[in-house]
Amino acid sequence: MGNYSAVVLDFETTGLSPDSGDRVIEIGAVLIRDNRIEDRFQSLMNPGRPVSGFIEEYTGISNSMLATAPPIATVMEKFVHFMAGHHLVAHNAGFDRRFLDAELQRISQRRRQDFACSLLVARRVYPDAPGHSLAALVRHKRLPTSGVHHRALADAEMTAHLWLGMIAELKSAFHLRQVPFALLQQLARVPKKAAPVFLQRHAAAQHGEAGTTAAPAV
DNA sequence: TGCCAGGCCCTCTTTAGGGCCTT
Repeated sequence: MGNYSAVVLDFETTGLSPDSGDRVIEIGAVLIRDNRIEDRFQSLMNPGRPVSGFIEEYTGISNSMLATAPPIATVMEKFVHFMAGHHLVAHNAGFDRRFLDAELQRISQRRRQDFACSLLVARRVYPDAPGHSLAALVRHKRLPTSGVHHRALADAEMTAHLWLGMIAELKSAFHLRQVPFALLQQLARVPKKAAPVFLQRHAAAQHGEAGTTAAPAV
């Protein structure tokens, strides 16, 4: 990766939509820098009301566990400091971004960092994977895993390994010296079919083979 | 009462529909 740090995060929630009143019940996050995990953040959060049986089953997080968890606001205040100054990454980032922004708004805070989506990048880096869910990619690429799924920190760690793996893959396949965060953000927005040409052009520019020796404007 | 997410991506597409992905 380039000379940047990123916080890879994952929320467990009461449902799919903060606009429908859903709240977060667990956050897991890892700070990655220089191709390794440097720090971790994890906490359950009490949403103030019972979660459904489906969520208890899906996450393994029970209402009794949440009853003794700290309030959401208390945890989010701490997470604001953890994520400060770092790019943000999540798998299907639109989901986590909506919940993060909704919870930050409740404590009168605002997100200032860019978000990047490992799902959108994976669809372009691994177009032939049998699926692009986090679990499918972990299996397909044999990424490090504790075997735990649908818990925030475990999912954040697997997403971090996926992210670092994709950076390594791009470096290797396109002989890139650096894979800046902005390049991955751009890649996620490029039409999927155009991704190979986009990456080849970027690699050529980075090697000064495109009539310029300047670094690509990413 | 009944509603009940949002966005990407493909295709039997663009005056649309449905699968995938997140909980």
